[in-house]
Amino acid sequence: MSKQASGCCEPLSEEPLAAEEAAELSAMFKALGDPVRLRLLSMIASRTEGGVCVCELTPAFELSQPTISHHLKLLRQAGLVDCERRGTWVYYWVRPETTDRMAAMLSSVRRPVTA
Amino acid sequence: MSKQASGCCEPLSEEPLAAEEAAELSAMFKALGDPVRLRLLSMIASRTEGGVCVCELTPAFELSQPTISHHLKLLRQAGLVDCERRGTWVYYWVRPETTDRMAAMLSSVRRPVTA
DNA sequence: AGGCTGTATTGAACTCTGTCTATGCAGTGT
DNA sequence: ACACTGCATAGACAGAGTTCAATACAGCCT
Repeated sequence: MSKQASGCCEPLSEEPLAAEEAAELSAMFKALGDPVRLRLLSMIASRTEGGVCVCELTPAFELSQPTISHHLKLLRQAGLVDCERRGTWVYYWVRPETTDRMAAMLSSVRRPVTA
Repeated sequence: MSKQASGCCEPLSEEPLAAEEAAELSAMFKALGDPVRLRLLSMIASRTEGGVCVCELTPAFELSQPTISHHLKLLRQAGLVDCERRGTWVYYWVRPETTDRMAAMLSSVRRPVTA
């Protein structure tokens, strides 16, 4: 079916990761591909209950408040965190389903399925 | 020491992820933040022995050969894969140390250290 | 040596991303 | 109602990333 190379090696039996799923997963990895966002996620994950207030996150960086807000938006759009408003303040927490999915992808690389 | 917010919540006891380590880790995540590179890694990981020849990887995408070569270089620079030349062909394989480190970061988010 | 094949590098065009300032919106309190 | 605080959005701009065509390099074969 596929064009095979001269004779260097056998063709890959099946495509291990479909293009569509790769697009979803890569969007998650891309969200953590920035040091600010990775630290934000780590800080958000450091509290288990109630979430972390934005007012705690912003002063931890030497960046403007809109920039932090922008990064939080990207983390949210990637499905890594969720947020809720409580009065004046907005609280963020981690969505473990997403980090689990990423970890599963990485461990499948670690121990490949030699079907 | 740090400027605390009005009274919305207690301050984060310590910074969970140091800026320097975040820079290293985010570079790894960034490398997988592209669907082509994620599929490349998955394809490379799909063979446990001997590595995967570039001639198998390139025709799997509707991209030019230099583009694939460029993505492979980025994966290599991120420490995710390594390669070796055997005669005419070049073979790539996964470096599990790196994927393990990424997975460890994700699982630390999953189950935060409530020290 | 010379030609051929496989892979990497170079340089340029285009798009995307991170950051800022300025502004808008939501909720509180006087 | 008004002012004030916390957070989000809009628009602009510099820098980085993705892609390609052209070229260079490495190894094989006759």
